[in-house]
Amino acid sequence: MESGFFQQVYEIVQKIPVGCVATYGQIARLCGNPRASRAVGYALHVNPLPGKIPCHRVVNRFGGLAPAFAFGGADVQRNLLTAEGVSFSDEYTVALDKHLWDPFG
DNA sequence: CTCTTGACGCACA
DNA sequence: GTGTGCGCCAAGA
Repeated sequence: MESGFFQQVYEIVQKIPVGCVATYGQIARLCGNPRASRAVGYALHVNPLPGKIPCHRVVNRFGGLAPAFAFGGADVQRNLLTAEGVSFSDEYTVALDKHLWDPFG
């Protein structure tokens, strides 16, 4: 564990199960900094491990996809989530009510 | 070295 | 109910 805030974010994001999505605030909270949602977004922005960090499962508190998805674009992100069985409330808004990740189990 | 920005979220006026 | 600012962490100019 590299005792780094970013590293914490990466590990948590990797724990998001398939067919589920998590919000930046949720991850920031799990990291120990409920207000570090910005840092969470930046951590995924740099996305050093696109093969291990499913950034496409991370959305803002509204469920809206990121405007600058690291893998390719919000359009790709929406495609990946749909392929995993995730439903969308809008063109670029995930149905959090149905797929919001539950860190408590 | 210092200031600002950046895939966000919430509190306060 | 709406509008604005602040807080967190890190990197870029």
